[in-house]
Amino acid sequence: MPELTNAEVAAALEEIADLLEFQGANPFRVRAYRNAARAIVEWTQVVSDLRPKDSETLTQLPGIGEDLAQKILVLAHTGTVPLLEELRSQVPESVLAMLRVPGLGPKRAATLHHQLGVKTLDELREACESHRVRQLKGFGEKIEAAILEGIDLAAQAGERMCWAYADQIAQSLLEHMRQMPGIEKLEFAGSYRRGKETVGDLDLLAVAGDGQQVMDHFAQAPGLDKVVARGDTKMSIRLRSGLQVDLRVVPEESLGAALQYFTGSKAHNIVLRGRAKTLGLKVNEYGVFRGDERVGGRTEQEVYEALGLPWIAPELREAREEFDWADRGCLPELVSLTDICGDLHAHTDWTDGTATIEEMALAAKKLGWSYLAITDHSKRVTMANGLTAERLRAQWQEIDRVNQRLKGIRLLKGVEVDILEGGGLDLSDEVLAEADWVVASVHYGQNQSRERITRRVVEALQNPYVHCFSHPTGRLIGRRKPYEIDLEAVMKVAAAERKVLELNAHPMRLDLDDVACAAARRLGVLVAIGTDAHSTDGLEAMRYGVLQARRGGLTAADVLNTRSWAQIKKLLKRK
DNA sequence: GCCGTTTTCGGCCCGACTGTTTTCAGTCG
Repeated sequence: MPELTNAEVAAALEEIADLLEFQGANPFRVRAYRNAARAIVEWTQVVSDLRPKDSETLTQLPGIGEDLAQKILVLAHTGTVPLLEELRSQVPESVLAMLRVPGLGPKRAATLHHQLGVKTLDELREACESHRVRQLKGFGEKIEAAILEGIDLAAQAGERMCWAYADQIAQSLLEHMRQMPGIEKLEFAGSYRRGKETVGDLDLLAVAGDGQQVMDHFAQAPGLDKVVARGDTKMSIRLRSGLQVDLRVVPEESLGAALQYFTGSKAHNIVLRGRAKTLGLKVNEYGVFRGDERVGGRTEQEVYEALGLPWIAPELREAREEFDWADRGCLPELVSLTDICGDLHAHTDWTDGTATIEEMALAAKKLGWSYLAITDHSKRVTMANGLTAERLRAQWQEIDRVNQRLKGIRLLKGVEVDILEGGGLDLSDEVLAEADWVVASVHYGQNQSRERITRRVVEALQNPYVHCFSHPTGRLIGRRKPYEIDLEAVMKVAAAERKVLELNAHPMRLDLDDVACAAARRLGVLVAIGTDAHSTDGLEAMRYGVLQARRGGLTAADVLNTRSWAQIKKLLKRK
């Protein structure tokens, strides 16, 4: 059995949690496994690099004690752990699929399994259709029908959409709701507000005199599939896109508390509520209370203030470092879109882009930027019509000509040079030396071992003419997994060589991700937010990159392209 | 299973909605 990656260890811990939950184990024990899974997947070091007895390193992580540390080490080195094998022998794997059916939790799934012998979704469907489910105690016709409907949704359940797409839907919903008079305030909460790279559902809060009227209007939302639930203050709809949207009508004096509560994250709220408890306070979605006395909740600031905390930006609310920062009074002032001075990664119609050099420049200028690096592909990327040294030099001459015509924006002569499968770059140092800005990328050999890919990238960063390592994990959200790479090792080299790592702003990429951005900041590596635009519209992606950077706790100083090109040049020379 | 300015045991965030119930369990976020 090969050693497991952190992601695989985390998946095993999640599986243990699922199986324990199905068995009706202590919910806090289940949570401990889920917390551990999260801690491991977010950890920048590699578990399998630890020696089999080195549990002390792991117990430093919050939520991991001696027992879990041991299990994690055994998992990482042997691929499994006795508890997991035991649970698997007791619960057929296919049974876990039932937990993905909306409306089916561990209790009902266990009842179906034990009393009707249901083991798969197909058997579950048959049990519903033959009306055997409704005869069970605690079940009825409606639950049976809901399960039947939920089986089809189970496949897509858990699928999250990328933030940019959710944003389009959110904005169209806002527009619809704003058409209704009488809504005093309207705010999105949830992972969408936190700017998480993928969004599972949308949470909308409204303050209005007549809640029922708001709900009636919500039921007319564009793209509506069905109303899932509707009560006095809460309503859920499902859109044809598969996205669920929850609406809550809240009293004005509770808006801050509701916004805080429904923005989450769940983990952040658990910490917050735990802190409230030690202060003799209670926090719920209606406010902060001492006994029956309400001590805050109109605004989010009031909620945090009542707990002795400064307001924490939604992007940071993941129960990672934000409470520690808040306690020490050093919450970062997060980078914003207006801090960005230019883009250091863009393509043109010389390779696989659609716009001309000049069109890209004018679009960048329109966004208020003072520079744009043209970084077309090099020859190895044949599918994109990558540039040979000769064509690249011809492009740079063209850039010189366009620059003479342009006012208020400067084009940089750049290239996205390919890091070859066997190591090395596919353009000579002689050519790279003539460029203003060189980003290096891995496009081929993404299935190589972690050691090989890491070595290729480290070598590329050690090349004196390479400035930046682009889309550092190669992932495409929801489509392609990141390649195996030791980012911590890469960052250490980048720090030593004074090189830059990119946060690719394309909504499907967004790597470095939030956790990696935080690691870069900790290790003193500057991050360049690059759009990787292949069209003039593509430049607009900068805002997605900025959002991810904010989630990583980056300030303007941590982001390279919040500086003028003159400042960047000085910075690069100081190597 | 974790954790400690309630510290080695006894807690662990909190409420809305639904359906199947006659007072509550299960699910969800």
